[in-house]
Amino acid sequence: MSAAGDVRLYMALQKAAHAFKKRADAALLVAADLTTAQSAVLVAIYAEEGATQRTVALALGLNESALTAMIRKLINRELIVRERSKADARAWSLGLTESGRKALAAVSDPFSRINDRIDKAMGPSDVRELGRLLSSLTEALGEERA
Amino acid sequence: MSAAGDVRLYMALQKAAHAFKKRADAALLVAADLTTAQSAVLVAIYAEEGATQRTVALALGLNESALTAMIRKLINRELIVRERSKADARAWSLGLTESGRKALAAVSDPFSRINDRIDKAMGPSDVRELGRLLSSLTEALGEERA
DNA sequence: CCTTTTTACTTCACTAGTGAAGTATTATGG
DNA sequence: CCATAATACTTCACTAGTGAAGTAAAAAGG
Repeated sequence: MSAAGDVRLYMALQKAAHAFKKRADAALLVAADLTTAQSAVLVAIYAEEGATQRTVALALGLNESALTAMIRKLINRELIVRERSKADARAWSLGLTESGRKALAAVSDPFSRINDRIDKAMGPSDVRELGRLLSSLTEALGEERA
Repeated sequence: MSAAGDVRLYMALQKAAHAFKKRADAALLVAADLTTAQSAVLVAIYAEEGATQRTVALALGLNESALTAMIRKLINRELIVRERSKADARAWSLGLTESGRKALAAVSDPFSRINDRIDKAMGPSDVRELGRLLSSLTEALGEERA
């Protein structure tokens, strides 16, 4: 019967992630007409010169088939462009359009609002600590099977 | 351009949650032929005498339409049963079947294995601290709009 | 009592992810 | 060189969530 106990950290993590996503999605829809998932892709492309679908997938911890669909939507909405990589004819080289850059800029504001709320509720040192522990958890989960 | 900065805590949280889910889903599929989402519902029903779809949705932070689909699948797999609540003819009273109890029992083991791995990588005090901070974050996100 | 409102659940169209299997293209080792 | 393996992406069927709109039962207030 210890299932409930063994599952506690997992549940706490999923519930927090889900709650944050729900709130952020609602705020982003209003502020930038984007979902959080779409924003994450834009951020990743912005952050990496010469991003490909593979590198974005790696950065976000997704598999490549998730990117295929996501990238198609973002191209249809004219937020990004892609062209065949000059170095590798299998890969796509991704970039933001002007609209993409604008949309990305509009993401900042709603997120700072949510972050402010969290800072106020938890205190900034706990927030930093949480960030640190989450990275360390991701790292612990990411390595190869024991 | 501060989008990347404002989004960091959010990204760290989503990435950790996603990585944990991916690992746990793979382990549970082998050990119990369940997904983590299905296990979560079983745990919630196990934990609450007289659970209804509404109370399970609340416990997991989901909305009720998510439960409708989930519950249907679990009934089809004969892991749970439901009957109209005696107190309220709109509500369903949920319970585990014998198979459901067995499946739930099989969930414990793969989760402890993952938890051990995390304990080893992060240290148990950091794990406890992480649990505490996640609950506090969920609470911060849960209240009504500022 | 009998409207009106709230509640518990359902359905629908949608977003976003998974893993497996397939297609090109590139890299590698005789 | 050239067969073989690895890589970058795509497609497919699937799980799991959302919010809006609907139904039926329960609660609340004249």
